Amino acid sequence: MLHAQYKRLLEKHGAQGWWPLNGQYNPGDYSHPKNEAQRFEICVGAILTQNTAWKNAEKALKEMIKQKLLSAEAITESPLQKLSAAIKPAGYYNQKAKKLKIFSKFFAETKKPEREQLLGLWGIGEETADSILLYAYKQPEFVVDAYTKRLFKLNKPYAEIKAMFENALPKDYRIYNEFHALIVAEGKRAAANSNRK
DNA sequence: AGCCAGGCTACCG
DNA sequence: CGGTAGCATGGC
Repeated sequence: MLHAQYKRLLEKHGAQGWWPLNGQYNPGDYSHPKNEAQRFEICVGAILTQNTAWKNAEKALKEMIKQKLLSAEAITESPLQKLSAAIKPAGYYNQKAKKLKIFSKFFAETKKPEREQLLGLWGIGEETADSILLYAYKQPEFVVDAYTKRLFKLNKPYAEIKAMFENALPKDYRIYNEFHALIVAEGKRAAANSNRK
């Protein structure tokens, strides 16, 4: 049963304190984002970390802060060149700069996005949409990623896996938040173990 | 010194 | 439709 797995992982790793804001984790505190700036930072992080180690996404975020690019307005006004250069450490920087531009415009004109709206944006797929809804908007949307499929040996379409978790768990964004973060923690540990052998 | 990260799009058959 | 090449850097 998945809820038992959740408890097991929580005991094993402890609360993860997602989503990290400005490099800071807040275990057990599900009150973030506290303002629009934090909300936007989470969305940007979700895009920057696509198929990319969080460490690299974080470097890009830091550079954006340094260059005062971490706001929807700044991104919209920035030349594409400047933006892509700033996020270079996150990889796929040409694509991601474009994605950030498209998303920033959307963010500025949308109070609370629907999932379908997010999916309609170029550069936002299912996982990124759910990450944004869950971590930036506290909506109970379970996030499925590569670790989730690997850990539970699920070779099925995204929607099926998502439904499976959502049906097995209380519809509480805090649990979805923690569970996904724990799955990533466990997945990372598993990868580290198989490397040193 | 490769392999692979908290994916997505475009294109192929 | 399902499958896959391309996108790119940095950590280990």
